[in-house]
Amino acid sequence: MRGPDRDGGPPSGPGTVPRTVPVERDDLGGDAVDVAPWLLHKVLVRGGRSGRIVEVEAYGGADDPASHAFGGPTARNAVMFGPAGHLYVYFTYGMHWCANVVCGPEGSAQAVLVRALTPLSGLEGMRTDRPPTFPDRDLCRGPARLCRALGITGADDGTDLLVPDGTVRLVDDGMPPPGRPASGPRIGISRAVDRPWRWWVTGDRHVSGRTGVV
DNA sequence: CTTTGGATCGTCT
DNA sequence: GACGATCCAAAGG
Repeated sequence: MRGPDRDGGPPSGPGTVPRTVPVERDDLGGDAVDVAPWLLHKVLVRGGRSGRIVEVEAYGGADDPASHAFGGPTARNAVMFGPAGHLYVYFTYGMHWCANVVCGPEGSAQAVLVRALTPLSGLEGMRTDRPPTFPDRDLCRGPARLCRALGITGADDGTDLLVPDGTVRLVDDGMPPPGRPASGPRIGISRAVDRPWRWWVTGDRHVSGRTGVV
């Protein structure tokens, strides 16, 4: 093989190795609306598969009617009420898994939904059980598709993303977030539709939904 | 490119 | 019993 397909590591090569910066838990201790755009260009890794985050949505706690945490703790959203840096995975529409990064002060139940990735490594694994004609561009385009591509399921709910040898990890390979990310209303919700809490990398083809709004 | 309708079941009321 | 933080295939421009 010729690509940088090493498990979890950043793209490697003589002279071009970006320094991998560990993500600190304090980096995720702020409110979801601040952490969400900061997460753009970070890397999500599971097993030998990884992708760069290019689209996110912020979800608040008790004060956000669109959040799963609205209305208080339940068995499903329990991880949201825990410490920042853990993965909140939920099942929806009877067939899809979606993944969030828990953030904010413990107990505030805030999270950032990861909506799209640029596939970086493990592309062959992501293509398993996909039609031969399935475009690579769509592998991680959408919150449920990226979970399917990385193999994230309810078994990963509660995973600490900041443990170096963890099953699912959040990595900073040195690429800073975009200075001027595009933003707009969150997708697929029916309440609090006016809050522009979705951010994405302007012009990136791996972003889901409409990208015309600013 | 866009629109439309069906799939499918855990979760909470 | 209703409703999803969605996706896919099919059909039309």
